[in-house]
Amino acid sequence: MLGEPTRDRRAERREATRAEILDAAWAHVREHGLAALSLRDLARSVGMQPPSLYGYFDSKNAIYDAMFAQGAQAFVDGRSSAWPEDPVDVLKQMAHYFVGFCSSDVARYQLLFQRTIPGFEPSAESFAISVRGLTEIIERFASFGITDPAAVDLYTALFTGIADQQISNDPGGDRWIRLIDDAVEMFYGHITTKKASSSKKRRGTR
Amino acid sequence: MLGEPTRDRRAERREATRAEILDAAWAHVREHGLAALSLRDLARSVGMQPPSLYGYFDSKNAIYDAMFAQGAQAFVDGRSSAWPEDPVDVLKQMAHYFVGFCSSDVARYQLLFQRTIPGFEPSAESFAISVRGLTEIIERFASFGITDPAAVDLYTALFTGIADQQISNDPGGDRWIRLIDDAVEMFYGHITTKKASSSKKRRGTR
DNA sequence: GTCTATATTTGGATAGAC
DNA sequence: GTCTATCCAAATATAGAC
Repeated sequence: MLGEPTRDRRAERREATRAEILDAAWAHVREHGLAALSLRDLARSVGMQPPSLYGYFDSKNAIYDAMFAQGAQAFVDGRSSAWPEDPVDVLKQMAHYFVGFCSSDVARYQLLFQRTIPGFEPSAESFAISVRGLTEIIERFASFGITDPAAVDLYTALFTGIADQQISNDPGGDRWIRLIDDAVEMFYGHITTKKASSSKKRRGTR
Repeated sequence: MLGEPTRDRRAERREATRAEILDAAWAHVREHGLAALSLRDLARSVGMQPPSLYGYFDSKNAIYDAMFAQGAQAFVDGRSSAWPEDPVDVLKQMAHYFVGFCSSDVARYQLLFQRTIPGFEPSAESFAISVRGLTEIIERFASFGITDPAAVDLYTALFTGIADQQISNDPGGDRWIRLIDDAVEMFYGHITTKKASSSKKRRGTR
């Protein structure tokens, strides 16, 4: 008998080409905007004719979807697993990571967090990856006693806003990035004193 | 002599048709997304052939630009001129107006506050209208003694974020809208105590 | 697996008749 | 002022040869 080969060289090659196409796609959207991706330019930049791309992706939206999955995966992979002791420092670390991730790649931010491409929405598989990011935030909050969903919503809004303003009004700068630590202190001070005052109120009305 | 007519009926008619076209454009982008506007569909929806639109607008981007100006004007016009006495109430009123304005019309929000259409940016004239919105915020802040630019930046980030999250993750609902009052109190409490503590610190080191 | 050739659609924009 | 006719370019996608 011939025996099964231990590696599938053909599949490996195919995966490598897929990755190459996606890399070129990222470069293109970073330069020309997320919505400006075209299969022509993409094919040309990897030395193919447009129809050849269909050997690797079923459609243009399938490319967007693969990019979405890559972006979401990058977000999950880049997160630190070492957390400081002080909750405020944890929140600062999380916020810096999130804002840095968003503002360092605007096209990726638009693809992941905004719905700007008409007709595209991520597949269930790709979306599932991105959900992990949020559940991790919730778990981290719970780990130091913050279980109020409204607090998480306020936190995500605050740093989504900082990322958004940074991208929209000071791209490449740090006008909003340097507000992060202050914003975390504002947030943490608020939710802790609110919790304290509401429990005080509960005791008082008893 | 014949005498000059007091009204230019032709110009009025022309303005009316322009307005009609823009109304149809708004309806179209609200339904199909901002980026999905096409001159063909637009012309058809006002009972014209596509080339006829060029009698009213020089290009597709000129239509986007007129929409931008309308949106910015709507923002300025809709603002209250009656302000409460309590600064916190002022901030709440401003925040509710802003978030309501954004979340009530996603396409308009994208056009005004995000840069999502490749190749489009508002003309200087249109942009000037939108700048008034921000200068008004700054003036209002100054009117109750907040002159720190960082405070204004934090405020805009906070409520941009709330609007963004509301639009992205709970369209039509109020999951983030109902956090507005709490967010204002958090913000105001922070900037006032920070100011107090820093002046205390200044006195201490003297 | 990649190509050529092509279908099909759609888009923005112009020329010129009426 | 609106139309018909048309141009030109770009885009996604398919068929079939090699």
